[in-house]
Amino acid sequence: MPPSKVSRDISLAVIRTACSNCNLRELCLPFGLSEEELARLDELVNVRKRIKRGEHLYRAGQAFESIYAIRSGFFKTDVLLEDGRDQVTGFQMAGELLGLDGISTERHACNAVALEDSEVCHIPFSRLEKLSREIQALQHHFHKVMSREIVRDHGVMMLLGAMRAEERLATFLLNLSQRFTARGFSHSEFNLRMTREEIGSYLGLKLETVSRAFSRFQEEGLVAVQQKHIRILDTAGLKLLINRHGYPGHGL
Amino acid sequence: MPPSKVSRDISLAVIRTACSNCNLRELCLPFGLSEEELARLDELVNVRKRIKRGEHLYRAGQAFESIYAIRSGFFKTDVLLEDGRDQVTGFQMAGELLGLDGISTERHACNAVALEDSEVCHIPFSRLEKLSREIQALQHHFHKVMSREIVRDHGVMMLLGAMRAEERLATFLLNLSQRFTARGFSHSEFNLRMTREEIGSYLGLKLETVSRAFSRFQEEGLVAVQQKHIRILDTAGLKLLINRHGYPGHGL
DNA sequence: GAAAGGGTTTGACAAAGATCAAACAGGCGG
DNA sequence: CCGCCTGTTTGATCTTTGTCAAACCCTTTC
Repeated sequence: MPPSKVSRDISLAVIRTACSNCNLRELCLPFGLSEEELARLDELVNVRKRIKRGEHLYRAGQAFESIYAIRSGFFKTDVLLEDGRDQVTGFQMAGELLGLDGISTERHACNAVALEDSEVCHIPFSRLEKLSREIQALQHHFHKVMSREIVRDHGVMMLLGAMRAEERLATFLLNLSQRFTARGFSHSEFNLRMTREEIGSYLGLKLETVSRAFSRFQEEGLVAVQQKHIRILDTAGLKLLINRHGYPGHGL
Repeated sequence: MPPSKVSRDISLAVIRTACSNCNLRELCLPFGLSEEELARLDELVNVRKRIKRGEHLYRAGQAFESIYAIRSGFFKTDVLLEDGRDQVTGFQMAGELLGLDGISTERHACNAVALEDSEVCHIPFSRLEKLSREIQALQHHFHKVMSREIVRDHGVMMLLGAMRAEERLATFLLNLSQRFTARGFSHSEFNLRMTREEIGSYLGLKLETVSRAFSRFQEEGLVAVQQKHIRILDTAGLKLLINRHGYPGHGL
């Protein structure tokens, strides 16, 4: 794989990094490692790359060699059907891993696109496997991360298979809010990095439906929406909205 | 955790097993291991359990200790919302692993229910981690299995988020057919182990919609349906059906 | 072998969301 | 500062799927 091929997608501003100094280490792979173990992980995760907004970190079909930890920025992953339909499978933010889908076939199974200028740490997978044979805590944490992704996916299935439009959007907003909180940002106020269409794709809805749901939330005083800027006014109200449509007798 | 608690869900007919003699070893965890490595896996996977139709292998919330390899039979996994709605997240058959969702929080995140009398092999997870620190091939294969689950989940998201009812059902039938084939069964003729309602839950549809889609397929000569017995008459036709609803200009 | 019960099919109607269309807002480059 | 482009909002209408209801079928049980 010639590096020239890669450079079309990735701007090669390569920077030395160290997990041991990273303020995301409690969210990311280093979680739970000792000083000494961290130092060994540092040896492996030593390349950082900048990805500009709109650029691909990887594309479906490309050979898989590394996973990526998001150092800063925001990504989406999506899968494509032959006829052009696509489905956003997730939005990823700082501290989260990208590329786990590629392990299975040694080829990436989805596209990863930066939704804002971002930085990722490059983690060569075979070296990670080697190190995680040597460091139990790393091995276990990595397994947990993969498992968490499976659990998250099941949550999305629930969302897509059993919820109506407004419930899906409420779930989405609460999830974003919770993840921003975990990163030390406001839980009630943030900027969406994605378009209505991308939200719609993720939630299995058309952009018009997403827009209308936002308007309804605004009318009902649940959130204040100004384009991409979101202020959550009534977290409890949003939560309530989600559990209203179950079996007869369970509310509404 | 008292064993008496467990025995309510699981019939305890415990049998000695050996991966080395298992005819599923090319599908299951042992894939790619040497004779000597297989022998070491045998030491770990030595308990087999029978689960009767309708019984739970595990329930959401239970402490996670083991993953399970299906030796024979058929399972579904599902997740529940507080208000009673549920979503079937998958159907699993011989050679597939159950319980990966539990690694993340040390508690099972879904329910696993046998849809026919089944047998599973019990794989204590901490021992599997230990062994996979020692056997590279086992480690790598296990990572591939987890990754495959993530890729599969993304496929389900595509199905739920971007396909219409008949496309979902066609995708489902083709997937079953392909998995039966991989196990040496007929690709064109099989019995469904699940009800229309369970199919519907998995596909994000109501049972009536599933039933109508089956009827339509039958009218069009794509499949012959007799209750749970399915004969696929036109695989190509089913595949065609799936890619007809993309961007304008792509078919119909 | 009749009755009961779960699961399935089919029909008529209702509702959620999609589609089509138009207008609008905000940001950017000239 | 204007005009363009992209993304968003809103309205009117149509389609797909859900809901409710009845009949049916198959299996199990007494």
